[in-house]
Amino acid sequence: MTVNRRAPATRSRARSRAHKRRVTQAERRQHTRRALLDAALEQMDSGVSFDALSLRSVARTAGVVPAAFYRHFQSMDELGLALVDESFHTLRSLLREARESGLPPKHVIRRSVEVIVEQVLAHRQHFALIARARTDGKTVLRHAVNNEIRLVTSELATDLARFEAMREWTNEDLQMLAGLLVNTMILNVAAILDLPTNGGQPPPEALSEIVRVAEKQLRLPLLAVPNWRSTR
Amino acid sequence: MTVNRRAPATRSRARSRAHKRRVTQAERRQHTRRALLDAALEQMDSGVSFDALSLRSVARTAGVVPAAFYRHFQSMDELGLALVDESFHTLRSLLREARESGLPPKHVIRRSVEVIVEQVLAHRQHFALIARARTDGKTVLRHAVNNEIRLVTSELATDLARFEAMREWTNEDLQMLAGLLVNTMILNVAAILDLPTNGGQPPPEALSEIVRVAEKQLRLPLLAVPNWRSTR
DNA sequence: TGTACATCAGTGAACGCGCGTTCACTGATGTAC
DNA sequence: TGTACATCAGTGAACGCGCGTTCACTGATGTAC
Repeated sequence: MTVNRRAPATRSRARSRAHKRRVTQAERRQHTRRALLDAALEQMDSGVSFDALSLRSVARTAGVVPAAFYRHFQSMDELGLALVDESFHTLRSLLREARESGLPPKHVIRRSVEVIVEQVLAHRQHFALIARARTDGKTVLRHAVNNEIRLVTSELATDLARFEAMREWTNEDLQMLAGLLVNTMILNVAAILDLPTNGGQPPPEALSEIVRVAEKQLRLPLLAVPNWRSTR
Repeated sequence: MTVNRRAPATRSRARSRAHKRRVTQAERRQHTRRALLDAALEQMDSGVSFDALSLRSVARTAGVVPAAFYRHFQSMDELGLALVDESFHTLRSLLREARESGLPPKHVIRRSVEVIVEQVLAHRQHFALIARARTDGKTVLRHAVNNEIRLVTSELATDLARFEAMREWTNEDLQMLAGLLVNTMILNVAAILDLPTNGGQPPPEALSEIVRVAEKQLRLPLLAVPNWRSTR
């Protein structure tokens, strides 16, 4: 449970065995910081909203005394912003990867959904943070998350503009479609995260139903693209 | 600020003037209950998430001592559920009205969006509750809200089934489309509620931009309907 | 390599505060006669 | 209508609790010689 316990007995034993048991201050610092971030993610993943987290409970889960928290963050808000950064870093590398793989347009939806779901399951804590903080009470986090989502949406709009069928679309319409797609994915991801999780994984049949519906919800608006007259 | 203050001086003065200054217990009870519900709505409308509300602050805003809360609700959760009921009652009567007006299909989207936005502005507290509680921490409220949303979605699916172009659609596909439309509206409503509000009303140009985009986001998937091959 | 001092991550105790809940109470409304 | 008792919405004080924040501290790591 606790971290950084420096019980002399343990230390000297380890030292005599492994010959190098010295831990640099930077390592220890990094380790505790990580433990604090993970403690917050863990609690949010198990259903607590970010504003319901307390500094003390996070410190407790991280195995550290409350006062130690301040060596790493000025406040819970600061920790929250660090988590938002982390989470969107995960999301962005996912998107970059998907983009660079240069999918054949025909299967682009199915494959995208597959990749997203895979990543959501692998990093559910980060996605749960994004899904939760998007609408939660704390203004700071909410705005940070919504700004990031807006950026992601804009990037998707740029991608869409490259498709032949949307060459002539206005920027507003590209943003509109990108927004629709992003929103749809967000809510489906939220639905996945809301599934009961048996041993970390949601029941496969419920998951695949969401996936099937999500694919349709993305395909339907795209099917209308040839018929859309984009005007200002 | 305070409610139910029974300062003797005031009472006798009023009594001698108005001849009937007796208040029934039922009236007083109803009045306080309403004040508690309104206090919660007011705080949520000004950006506090439901789980961040405290029983004491709600009682305080209602002008009542904390212990009096228990004469009306067993817990904050119970109050929350009462609010969910109220809010969906508002939403349902809005939908019933929209349905009965029997809009010409051509303008159905524009008109629907108009009606919804109008209602959102008129009952922003109820919609803010729905938008917030949908993803907030407290499990009880979240599930209650999501169940109600699922019901509303199903009703919309039934409505869609009546359109000629969707006569042959599978139930899953009707639910899928209804879900897409409902989700889109929810997020656009949330965006409206997130606008800065100058004197209770959001800036009109920001509002009308959201409305314009929302209409397009609803029209686009519907445009694809004739091309959709609904199969199991 | 060894010593003496500096740095600094983490400790543990203390603080004042708002919280949810309880309790015996007060005094106006309700009711039976 | 008037009186005597019952009901009950709201009171105010008290409780124990977890919270965020502060502070002087400890002891391991870092560094200069």
